[in-house]
Amino acid sequence: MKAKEQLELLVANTSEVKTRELLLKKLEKGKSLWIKFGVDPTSPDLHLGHTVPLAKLRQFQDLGHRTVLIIGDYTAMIGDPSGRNATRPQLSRDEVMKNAGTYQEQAFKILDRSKTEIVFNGEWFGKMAFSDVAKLCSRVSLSQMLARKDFRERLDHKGEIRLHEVLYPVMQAWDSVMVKSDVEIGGTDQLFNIMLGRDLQEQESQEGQVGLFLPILEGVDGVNKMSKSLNNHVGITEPAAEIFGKTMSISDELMWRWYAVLLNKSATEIKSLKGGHPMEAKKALAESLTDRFAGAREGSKAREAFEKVFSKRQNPDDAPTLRVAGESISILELVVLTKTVPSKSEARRLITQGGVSIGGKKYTDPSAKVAVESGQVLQIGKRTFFKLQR
RNA sequence: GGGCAGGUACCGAAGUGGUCAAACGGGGCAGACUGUAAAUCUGCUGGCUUAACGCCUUCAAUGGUUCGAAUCCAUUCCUGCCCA
Repeated sequence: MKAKEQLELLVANTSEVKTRELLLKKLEKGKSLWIKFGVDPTSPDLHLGHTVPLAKLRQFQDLGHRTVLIIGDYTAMIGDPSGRNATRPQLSRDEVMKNAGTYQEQAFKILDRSKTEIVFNGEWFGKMAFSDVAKLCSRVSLSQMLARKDFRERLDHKGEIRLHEVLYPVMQAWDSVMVKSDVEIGGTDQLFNIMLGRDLQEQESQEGQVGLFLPILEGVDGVNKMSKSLNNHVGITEPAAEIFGKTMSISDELMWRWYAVLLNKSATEIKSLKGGHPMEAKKALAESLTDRFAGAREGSKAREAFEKVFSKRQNPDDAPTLRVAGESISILELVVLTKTVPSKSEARRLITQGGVSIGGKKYTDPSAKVAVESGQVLQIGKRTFFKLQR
């Protein structure tokens, strides 16, 4: 494929490219490029947000380029301050290695294994002496560093910044020098880190890397960046019903955003979708995401199950069975038995507020005894069902 | 190193001797309305129990004063601001 055509494809749906001209120049050489992507093995499970840059990498791979996946085993022990308003916890080596393993496993759902090289940055950082570190640090000025928005905000809002956090961008930048990357991919919050990489590469008389920035995906709350710690994520290893259900619960506004960022829909495509019923559009989105991560055909199955329960208000087919010993039991005990609530008080609250029903009949007195019959369905809240069995 | 201001529940933030499991806001959960959307309205939001304004744990930590402490005292740890 011609360089120009490649460029158009690669630049599509990015937030920013620094710079297009440089990327074109590199593509025109006709060689396969090294695309760097840094991974922080801090949290073991990947979610939809992670898939955005990974999908872009895959696109590069499909065009014949190769990926260097840098597992930041060393940097993870520091914690990337990007986009954070508080200091991240530092991880132990064991946790990092374990996370790195699951990360790879999951990332290859998207990436082409044969075109991916994996490198740990401890390989070079582990060998650096303190004097090397000091020397490296001398190349970056503090004012440059503090000009970043996230640090600036933390300083202004009486947050603290610890010295090791300032080191993080420098390390990420040095990774670029070590792997001689042509392009680095990251979220828009990586602007500083990636551009610093280019600076350092040039100082080392390498050709600087292109920075390719992808939009940050908002989580199901529609406000914050998707992240596990905010509990607004959809994990790519979650069951089909979860992926589908969580997607259905997002706001319409966010749905269009997901269409653009996750499915790469163009503005015109989205515009035409907006002509239809939003719920149909949302089901289609949920279905394709479910297919993509839970496996083909899972989407339509999840859709059917969803429609059955929520549109037709019928009981789900696959509700887990709850075995109950004895003839009668109080509603409270029954709810506690399901282990879906953190405490008895919570269970009591749910019941009192009308969140619990058996066979469609609401029970609001926690101590009411019920005679359990096999086959009855216990519903807790909107989406938790159990099939009772004696 | 010196001065000052602080550390309260998931988060922000009141509370300065009893009526404090702790106002208020956000978040979360549940209900109504819906399209498991948004908006709106209502309720709940430490735990346990015979459910009772009963018991237990909680207001940075430890010890103390008191009939009684988130509130007073002492020591320790942590943070921010200013000065050096």
